[in-house]
Amino acid sequence: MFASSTEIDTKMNTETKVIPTDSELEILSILYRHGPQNVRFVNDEINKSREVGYTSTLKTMQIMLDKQMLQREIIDRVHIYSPVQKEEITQRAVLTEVIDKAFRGNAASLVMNLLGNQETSKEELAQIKSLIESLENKK
Amino acid sequence: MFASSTEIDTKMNTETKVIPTDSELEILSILYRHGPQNVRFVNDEINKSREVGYTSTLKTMQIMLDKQMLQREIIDRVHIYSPVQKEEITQRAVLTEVIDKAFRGNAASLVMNLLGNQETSKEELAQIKSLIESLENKK
DNA sequence: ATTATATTACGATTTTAATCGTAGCCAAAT
DNA sequence: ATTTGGCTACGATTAAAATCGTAATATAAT
Repeated sequence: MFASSTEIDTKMNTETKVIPTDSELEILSILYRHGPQNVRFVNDEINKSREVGYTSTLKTMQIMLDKQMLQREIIDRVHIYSPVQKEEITQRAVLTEVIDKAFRGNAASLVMNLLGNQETSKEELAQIKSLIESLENKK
Repeated sequence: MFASSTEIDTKMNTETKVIPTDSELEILSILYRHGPQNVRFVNDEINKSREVGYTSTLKTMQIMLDKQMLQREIIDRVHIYSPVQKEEITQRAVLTEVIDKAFRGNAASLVMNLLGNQETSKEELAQIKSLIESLENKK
C-alpha cells in the first residue's frame, strides 16, 4: 500500500506557534506577495536582492514543507508551493515574539517607539490613527 | 608601518544597525530592566526562566563587549556591564527589521495586526490611542 | 532511442550562534 | 603560605541554520 498522494494533510496547524527563520520568512514573503509559485520563481525573486543558489532555495522550501509551513501541489509537472498559514497569522507570530523579547511584553511601548520614529511617515501615522478610531467605533 | 594600537576607533557606531541575536537580546533586556550588572546577576536572572551555565552567559557578554554592544567597568574587582545603546535604539533596530521582513515595510499594517489581536488588552489599546492623540497635539 | 533541458531529492559542507569545560587569576580567610 | 571562593579568559564543542554539489528523474526535442 502506498500513501495516497492526492490527500492533503488538513489536521493540526491551528495557530501553530512556529517562528520562521530569516530565510523562511523571506520565502514566505515572496509567496504572500506573488501567490503560489515554484522554486524557480522564488529563487529568481530572491536573487534580485542577493545571490543564492537554486538548490539552496529548493532545500529550504523542502524543509518548510516538512515543517508544514508550506504545502505544494503539482501543476504541469512542476511543484507549486504556497504558505499554509495566512500572512496575518505569520505576522502575528513574529510580532508576538518581538514584543516579548524586546518590548517587555508591552505592545503599547512598541507603538510608542513607532510613533516616535522619524522614519514612520505622516501617511502611515494618519493611517494608524484612523485604524484606532474605527476600532473604537466597533466596541 | 603598523596600525597604531593605542588609537580607539571612535567613528561609526552612530546608529549602527546591529541586530542582537536572541541570547543577546535576552541579556540586554535584563540590563535595561535592572541597570548595570555583573555576569553573576544576569546569569541568575536568566536561570529564573531557563537553565544555562554561568560561563555561557559570560561568553556571550564578552562577545557583546567585543561587538561594542556592551561596555563595562570594574567596580570592586568585578566587571559591571551595561548596554551601549539606549533601549529605544535597540528596540527600533529590532522593530525596523521586523517591519522589513514580515510587514512589507509597512508600519501601519503592523499596528493593524496588533489592534486586531485579541491578545492586546483594552488597557494597551487605550494607551496606544492616547499616545497618538498626544502626538497629534504636538504637530 | 538518444540527447538536451529542467526539475527534484538528498547528503554534505559551511557558517553562525549558543553552550560549556577547564585553566588561570586574585583577594580574603585560615 | 596555603587554601578557598568567586570571578574572568578562552579554546572547544554542540546545535541549528544556510548553502551547495551531485545524482536521479522526467519530459520534450531531435
